Amino acid sequence: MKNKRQEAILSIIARSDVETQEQLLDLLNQAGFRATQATISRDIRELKLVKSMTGRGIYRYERAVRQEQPIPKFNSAVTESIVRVEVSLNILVIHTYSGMAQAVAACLDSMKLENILGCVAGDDTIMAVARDERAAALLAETLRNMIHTL
Amino acid sequence: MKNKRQEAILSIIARSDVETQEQLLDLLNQAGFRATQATISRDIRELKLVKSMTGRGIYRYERAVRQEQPIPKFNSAVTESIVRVEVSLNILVIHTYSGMAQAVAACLDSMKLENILGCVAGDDTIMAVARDERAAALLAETLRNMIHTL
DNA sequence: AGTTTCCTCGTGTGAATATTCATAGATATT
DNA sequence: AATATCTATGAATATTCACACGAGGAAACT
Repeated sequence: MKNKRQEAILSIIARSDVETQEQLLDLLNQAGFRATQATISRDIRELKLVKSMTGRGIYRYERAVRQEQPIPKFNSAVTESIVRVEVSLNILVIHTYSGMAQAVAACLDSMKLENILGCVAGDDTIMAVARDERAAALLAETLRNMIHTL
Repeated sequence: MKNKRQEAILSIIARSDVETQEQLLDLLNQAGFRATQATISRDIRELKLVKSMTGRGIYRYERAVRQEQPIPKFNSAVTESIVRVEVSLNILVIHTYSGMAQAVAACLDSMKLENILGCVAGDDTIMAVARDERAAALLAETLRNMIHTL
């Protein structure tokens, strides 16, 4: 059901101005779909819809204009030394094999990533400060993917 | 209004079994209070009420019996080296006597505290990243208590 | 081997609840 | 008084919690 429903949502918001999830829910019902607000909240996130202004103070759900972030490419010395990556707010905590933290941090520094303000390293732990929470989450995910592909 | 309302809530849950916030809302209305679910959700947090089981799978709001969190126990080597603990958002900054930071940090690491993502240490300062602000505040308080009791 | 039974997971979901977002009304502060 | 903060709040939305259901195994049995 989920796929059909999400297609229906895309179709609906393409046709009409939807101001609230409640309203979207009504329209879905008319189209024969049964769901709750919680469910379409999740649909909206998965579809990456955004609620934006139109004209005079009126909201409306739309497809996000998706612009890909340029993905930083890491050399293997970095990724092979990383054990685990965690995030809290805008801080990345990167665990490395013992003794590698300094090297990895130096490498990260040298890449001059736009969204990393700086980092400090101990023996097996690096703390990196990202520009904001979004950047932190994004970088963490990228790093984790690098690890998984080893 | 807020105080009266919260008193009313305490009174109501003392008298009757309240299973949901919706139900509490009804009872408040009958008592002449006007509010929404969002508001009593906040009231409940402020009053530190908890939703607990009674008998057969039935929920009920009650005043929390304040039981201390299982406090991680630190060995004295840690606590005796700590001078001061400060928090900013999810970051703990722990000041130690000169030269002790590495040792204390190592010790903290070894405890594998669930809510500490990791930490790095210089000579007399440790920066530890907590999972979130709540965890940071809680740990800071715990550490401070340890210091005070020296 | 083929099947059956029993797990264990993952996924999707609604109900309940918490949180975000925007404002209105107090309360300083200049 | 005008302006800047707080505080409390409702509407909208997101998240938590509990559960149902189906897809893979793995073990037990035939």
